[in-house]
Amino acid sequence: MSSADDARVELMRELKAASQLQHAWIMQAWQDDPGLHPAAAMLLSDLAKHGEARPSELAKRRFVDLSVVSRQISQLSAAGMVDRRPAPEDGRASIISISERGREELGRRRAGYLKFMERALGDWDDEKVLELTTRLAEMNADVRAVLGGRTCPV
Amino acid sequence: MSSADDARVELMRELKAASQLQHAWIMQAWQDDPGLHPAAAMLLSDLAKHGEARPSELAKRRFVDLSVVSRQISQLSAAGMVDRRPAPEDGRASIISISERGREELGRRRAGYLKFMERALGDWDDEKVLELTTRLAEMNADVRAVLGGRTCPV
DNA sequence: CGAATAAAGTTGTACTGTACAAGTAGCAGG
DNA sequence: CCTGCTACTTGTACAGTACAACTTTATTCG
Repeated sequence: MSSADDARVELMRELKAASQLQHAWIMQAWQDDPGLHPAAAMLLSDLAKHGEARPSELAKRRFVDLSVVSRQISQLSAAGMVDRRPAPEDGRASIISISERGREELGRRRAGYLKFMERALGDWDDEKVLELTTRLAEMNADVRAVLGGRTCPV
Repeated sequence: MSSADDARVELMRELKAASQLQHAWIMQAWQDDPGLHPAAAMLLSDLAKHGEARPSELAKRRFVDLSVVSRQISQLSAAGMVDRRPAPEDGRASIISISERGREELGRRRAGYLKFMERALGDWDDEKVLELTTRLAEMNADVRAVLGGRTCPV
């Protein structure tokens, strides 16, 4: 295995570690403030960023099954965080958008996240944060392209 | 919210997205080659990198409950991927180490990962990979420090 | 137009990964 | 030795996910 391969294996390890750490602190934060389930919050954040969308779009965007999104929307809708209106051109579909209350909740959550970030990455300058974010975004885009392009590679 | 805060929120989003994408492609890869469950593989990789350890150490390292590790070790042990030997100085504990077969399996998995990486990040030069990896590792270290330091922040 | 087919969502079921709680076995200090 | 502590195991619960069956609406084609 070449050293370039090693670097890629390390990348994978760090990614997985980041997932687990994120899970750990999200769960911790969630216990302090059990307002909204973490995965549903992700969906809400998605809606805030990209605007209204249909469930199937949301599922594709996140590479999860439609049924998952469907249930999360049900939760969010019951909590008043999103509005669903029937799609004007398609009676089967609905269009989901974040509600005012959803925005407030999201703001609260973000404040909590930022507080944690401040503690964890307090000594990172903005450039460093931006650099990591940019690289991650690039990686995610490339991974999405591969997953989306050929969903079932042989 | 300042733009610096925005950057940190984006970082969070990209991290979460990375987790989900990773989940998606790991599951895909796992279906192609259902040798070993993904989380157990992570543990195996940990053992390969850091050497033998006791279950409680493994749990602390990954910030998961001891019970989780205990079950994963059972799986791995049943599959012959790890060896457990009683801790010489403590009859309650055992010491877990990766077995030869575990190393082989890990090698196979890594090859699969690298194949995917090659497809997804084929045009990344080594420096770029290294940079992202380094930054991620730094972040993980900082997050670990906070999580480990005060497990239940008020 | 009407029947067949496809598509969008919903709901039922199963399984993984995780946490928490209760139990078991070995250790350590009095 | 008894009491309490520690390392682990096992039971249970729940989130998050996937897959499959079903319902309702669109679309296509004879």
